[in-house]
Amino acid sequence: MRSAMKFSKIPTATITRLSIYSRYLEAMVQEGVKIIASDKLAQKCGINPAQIRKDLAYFGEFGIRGVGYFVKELLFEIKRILGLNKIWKMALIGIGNLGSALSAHQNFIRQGYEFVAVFDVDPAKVGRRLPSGQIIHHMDELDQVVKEKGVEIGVIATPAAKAQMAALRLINSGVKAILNFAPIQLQLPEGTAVENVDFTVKLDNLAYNLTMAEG
Amino acid sequence: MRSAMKFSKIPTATITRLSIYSRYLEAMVQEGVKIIASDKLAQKCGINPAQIRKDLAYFGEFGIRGVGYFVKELLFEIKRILGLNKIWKMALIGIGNLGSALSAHQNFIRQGYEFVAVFDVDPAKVGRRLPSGQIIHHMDELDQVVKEKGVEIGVIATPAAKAQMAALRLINSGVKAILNFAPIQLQLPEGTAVENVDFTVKLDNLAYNLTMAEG
DNA sequence: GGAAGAAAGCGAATATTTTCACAAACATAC
DNA sequence: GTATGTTTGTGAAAATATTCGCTTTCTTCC
Repeated sequence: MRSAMKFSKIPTATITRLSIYSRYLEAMVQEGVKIIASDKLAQKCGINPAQIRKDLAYFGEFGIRGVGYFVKELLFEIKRILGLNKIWKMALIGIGNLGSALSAHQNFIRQGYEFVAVFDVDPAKVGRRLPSGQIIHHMDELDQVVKEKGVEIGVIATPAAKAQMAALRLINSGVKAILNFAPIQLQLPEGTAVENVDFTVKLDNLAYNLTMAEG
Repeated sequence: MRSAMKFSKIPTATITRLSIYSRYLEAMVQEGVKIIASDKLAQKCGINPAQIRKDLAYFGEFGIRGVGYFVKELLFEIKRILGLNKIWKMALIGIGNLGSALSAHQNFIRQGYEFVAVFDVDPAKVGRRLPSGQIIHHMDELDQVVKEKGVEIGVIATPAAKAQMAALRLINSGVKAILNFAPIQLQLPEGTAVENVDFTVKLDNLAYNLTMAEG
């Protein structure tokens, strides 16, 4: 939610939607669909068609009037916009239940993301190998490994109490972007991009909706 | 994001923030803090103080002018608003890496949520017990178990291709709220509350930010 | 090649959300 | 009990985001 971009007047929501569009376009490429209209894509995504056109308009003109969008071409452009024409190198901090699951997640690499290093502080874990083959490093090696391997994104899957510290260490090692699974609002310097994945908050939203629905 | 409430003019963002406030108030109760002002809480949460007061104003007056808010009292009220004065019963669908991690997650119960049943379709998994002690049911038993145990929230941790079907089955069994971890936009009838936990989308946001920051 | 139909692009209108700024209310000190 | 200092609650303003409706551009069919 909170990034420190200077000149972008582009809503975060737009970027989020571009990501969703790309997901469906990817599926369409698989299915051999050549051309898609904003109306159709909108229906798939559960979004207003004008919204899609407006989102794309921030970045250029990618469609043909009277026709629609070439699926492959649009996908390519969106991926270029999002910066997905490369593999992003990630470090994973915290090898508990969630961290292990993330490290085993097959979709990352297909999506353009890769864990190049994993860390924990538990002596029982450090030095062991994950099923994926990764060696678990101690946090003390963070700075060195981050620099060696060129980590660009830090993924925090530690307990809440350790998350802030882990984030700061990542930042100090030069990492500029953090995906935070810990249920805490990280306090980080300007210029750092942070995204929170917070399912307890989502559950609370559901609880609220259910409670309201009943009265 | 998409729920089907009729009369609520209350922003989803407000509910999300209430959830975040409650988290910090909880911590303050632990620390023995008695009173908190919107300014202080705002700082903790990285939010504008007026925002906090406005969020609360949707539901009533909980503070004392010139003083602030009684931490315990405010926490109680927020929990009441969110519907967290009970334990919500959840079913988990899909016992892969992520599903296993979720089933083992200790914070749920502390937060007021509990898995009362878990499901998969893999014959190698059905009938076995999770480390938590839960027996893995086959999806064919979903309807029966959901009704027996009074499941209120369905948590979907299946592959994307199975998610829509799983969601529909949950709905047909009477479940009104779904927490969806699959990277897909579920198409569900009005009156169903859906929240998506979608970290690939979050990663794409980070990738975009990093890409922009460089030029 | 002209007419009809379709769908993108885009400025304007609407709706929503956030922030501001200040009056009202309470506590404390003298 | 009055003055002073706080901090809430809130209407109004500002900022953002979404949707509409129309114009433009392209395709296809006669």
